[in-house]
Amino acid sequence: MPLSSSSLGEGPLDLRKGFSRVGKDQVAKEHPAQEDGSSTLGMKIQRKIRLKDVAELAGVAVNTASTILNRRPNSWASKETEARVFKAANELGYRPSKTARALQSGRYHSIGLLIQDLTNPFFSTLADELEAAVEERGYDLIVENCRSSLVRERHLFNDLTDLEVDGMVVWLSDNSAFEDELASAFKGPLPFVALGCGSSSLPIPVDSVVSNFTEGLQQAVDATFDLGHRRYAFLSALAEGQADGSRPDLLTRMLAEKGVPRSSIQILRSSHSIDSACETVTSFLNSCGDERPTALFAINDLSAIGAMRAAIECGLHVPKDLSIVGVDDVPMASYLPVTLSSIRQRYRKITRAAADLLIARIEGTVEDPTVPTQVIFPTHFVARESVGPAVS
Amino acid sequence: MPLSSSSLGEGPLDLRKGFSRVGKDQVAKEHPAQEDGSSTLGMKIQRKIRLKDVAELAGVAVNTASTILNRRPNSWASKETEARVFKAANELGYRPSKTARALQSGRYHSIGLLIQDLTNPFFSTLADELEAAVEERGYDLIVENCRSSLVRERHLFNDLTDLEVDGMVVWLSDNSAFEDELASAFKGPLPFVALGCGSSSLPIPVDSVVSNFTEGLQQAVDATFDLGHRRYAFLSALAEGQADGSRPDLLTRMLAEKGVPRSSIQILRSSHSIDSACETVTSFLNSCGDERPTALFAINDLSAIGAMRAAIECGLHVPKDLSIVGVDDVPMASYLPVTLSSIRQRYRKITRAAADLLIARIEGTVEDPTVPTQVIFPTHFVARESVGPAVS
DNA sequence: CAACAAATAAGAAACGTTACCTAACTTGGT
DNA sequence: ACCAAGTTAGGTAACGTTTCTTATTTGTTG
Repeated sequence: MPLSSSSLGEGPLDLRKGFSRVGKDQVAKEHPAQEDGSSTLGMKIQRKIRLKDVAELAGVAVNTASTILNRRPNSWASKETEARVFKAANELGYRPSKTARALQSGRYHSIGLLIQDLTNPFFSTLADELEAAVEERGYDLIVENCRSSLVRERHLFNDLTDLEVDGMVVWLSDNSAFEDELASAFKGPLPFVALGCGSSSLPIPVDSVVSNFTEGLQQAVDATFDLGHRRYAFLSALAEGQADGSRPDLLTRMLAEKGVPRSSIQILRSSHSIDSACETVTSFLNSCGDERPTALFAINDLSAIGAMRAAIECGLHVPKDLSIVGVDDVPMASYLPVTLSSIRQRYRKITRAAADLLIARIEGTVEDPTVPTQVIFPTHFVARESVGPAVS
Repeated sequence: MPLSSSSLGEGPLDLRKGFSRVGKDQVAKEHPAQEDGSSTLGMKIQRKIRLKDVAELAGVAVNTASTILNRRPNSWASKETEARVFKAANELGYRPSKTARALQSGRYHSIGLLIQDLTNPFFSTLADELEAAVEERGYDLIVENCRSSLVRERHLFNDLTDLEVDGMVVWLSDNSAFEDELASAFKGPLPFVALGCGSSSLPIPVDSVVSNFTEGLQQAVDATFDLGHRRYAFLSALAEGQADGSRPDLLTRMLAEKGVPRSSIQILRSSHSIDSACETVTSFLNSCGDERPTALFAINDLSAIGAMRAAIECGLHVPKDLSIVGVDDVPMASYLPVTLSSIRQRYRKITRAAADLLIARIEGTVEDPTVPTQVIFPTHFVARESVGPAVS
C-alpha cells in the first residue's frame, strides 16, 4: 500500500505523470526527446524519463544528478548545478524507478504484513493502522493475505524472503506450529516482528509485540461471574493451539478459582470466520438442553458476532438468555445493534510498537541485535450490551 | 499481497529460504560458495543466490540457466542440461529476484487496487476477492489504501505510474471529480479499470465495471412503500456527487413516481464511516420531532450500521420505529443482531470481470484497444430484519 | 609562485535478470 | 566428404539506478 514517498525531497516536482513502457519497439536509442510521438492508435506513448535524460538536459553526469536529487549528505554540488538539475527534473516530470533503485541499493522502502484474513475487521484495522505507522517513517506497507488458508500461510511465511521488503510484521495463526521457522527466521537477514498471539507461548527468541490477555480475560471472568454466570461456553479455534488470546485452559483455570467446575465449561471449536462460528454455536445450542451455558466467550469479535446471531436464531435473547464476550474490540463492536462486550487489544499501540521495533532493526539502530525485544501490552474488558445478569 | 508465483514452473524446488543482503561488506566477489560463514554475532549470513551461481554449479552459462528455468518456448535445451540446471537450482535454493526481473522485462506480475478505506468491510472484501481473482491468473495484488483521505486519493491516483504494477483497478470516491484524469489516464500506457461507482456517471471512455443500482434501489423502494412507508431519509455522502449507488435524486425520482413528495424526503450527509453516520443520524433524529421518517436508506452498509446504532441510542426500535436499508450487502450484514436489509452488489462477479478486463488489456488480447469496455452488473434488494412495516 | 586542500564533477562498475545475436556442435542427404 | 539444416549453448548488451573511485577546477597559503 505504498504512498509513493518520493525521495526527491521538497522539490515541488509537479505531480504530472511520467509514463513508462515504450513497447517492444523502441525508436531512437539515444534521443529521449522525440517529444511524445503518437502511436498508430492515437494513444500517446511516451518513453520513461530516466535519470540520464534529466542529466543530459541539465548538462551534468547521471551520478551528479542522482546525488543532487537524492540530497546525499557528503557530495556538495554547487547551488547553481543543483538548481539546473531540479529544473530539468521538474520539466521532464522525472520519477525515479523504484525497481532500479531497489536492485542497486538492496533497500525496498517497504514492509510486509502477514495476516490470516483481510476480511476480518481485526486484521483490516491492524493493516490500516500499521500502514499509517510505517508510512510516517517512510515505508510502504505490503499486505500478505493468507485468506484463512493454513497452507497459504505456511507457504507465505516460508517464502518471506521472496517478498523483497526490508522487514516483515507477521501474525501467525499458531506460533507453536512455526516455532522452528520463527526462531531460524529471526537469525536470518530479514528483520521481522512477530505479532499478537500467545501471552505465554513465546519463549522463542524473536522480536515480538503481544497482548497479554490474562488481565482482560480475568476482568471478563470477574464481571460475568459477579453477574451470576455459572455455566460457560468457550468458542475456540478449530485446532488446538491456534491463535487464541483467551485459551481454553486459561479460562478454565480462572473459573476453577471461582469454584466453577470444568464440567460447567463447554469448549466449542470453529474456524475464525463469522459463518463457521454461527454454525457451530447454532448446532451446539440446539443440542444442549437444560444445561445451556449462560455466558459465551468467543475467540474473537467476528466469532462473537456469529455466535450472537446463532443465539438469536435459536430464539434466545442476548444478553438475557446468553451473554457474549468477544476478543479484539474491533471498531464495529460498539456500533452493533446489540453492542458487543469485548476484550480490547490496543491496535494503535501494537502497530506503533511493531513499526518502531522493526524499523530499528532495519536501520540498525538497535543496541544488541542478538537479543530479541518483547513488548507486551495489557488488555482490558469492555462491558457492553451483550453481557448482562445471568437468568439461569 | 503477492503469493509468490514462482516462475520456476513445476520444478519442486524445496521451499527453503534463499536469504538476501550481505551487508555492506561483501567478501569474495566471485566465490558465492563460502558455505554460509557465521558472522561475529552468530547470525548466519548467506549471500543471495544468483542465477549466476546456479549456472556455475550446473556448468552452463547464465542465459542458458535463465532460459531453462523460465521454460521459454523456443530455446531447446537438452534434457540433460535441463536436469542439471534444475538440480543446481534446487540445491542452492535459488529464488529469482523479482526486482531484477522487473527492471529488465518491464513486467511486474502485479496489479494495484486503489480503494478508499481498507477498514470498510466492503473494500476489504473487494480486495480479498480481487486478490483471489488476479492470483488465479498469475498476478499479485498491491492494495493502495487512501484511508478515507481525499488528498491521498488524488495523490495516489495521480501517481499511479509510480506504482510499478502492470495495471490498476481503481475505485474512485467520485468519478466526476476525476473525469479528466480518468480519461487521460486511460489513454496512458498503464492499463486500468474503473470500478463501481455511478450507474450513469460514466460517459467517460474508460474500461469499467459498475453495478447498476437502479434495479436494487427500485426494489427497495417498492418493498418499503408496500410496507407503508411514506416518510424517508437518505443518508448520503458528505460531498455532492461522491460515490453513492443510490443517489439522492434517483431515490427522489422513484419515490415521486409513487406520490411521495420531495418534502417527505430528508437528505442527510455524512462521511462513509460508521461513526460519522451514527453521529449525523443521532443529531438528526433528536431534532426532527413528529415528522420523523419511518425508513432510512444509507449510502452503504457501514453507514447503515451506524444509523441503526443511532436509532437504538435514540430509543427507537429497528425496524418497528425505523426501517433501515444499506448498500453493498457486506458479508456481515446477514449476521448482525438485527440483520441488515441491503442492496446487494455482486462482489465476486465484479472482481472477476475487472480482473478479466484488466488482464486482457495487459496481455494485449483485446480486439480493439481504443474502445473501452463497460461491464454492468445488476443489483438487487435483499430484505432482512432491519426492514418492517411502517408504524406511523 | 609553487603547492596543497578543498570543492566540484565525471567515469565506471556494480545490482540480478532477460533479450538478441552469434558460434559451435550434430545430423543426414547428396 | 561436404554443406544445409537443425540443435544446443555462450557472449554481450541492455534495464535505471547508486556507489566507489578518479579527475578536474578553484581558492588559500607559505
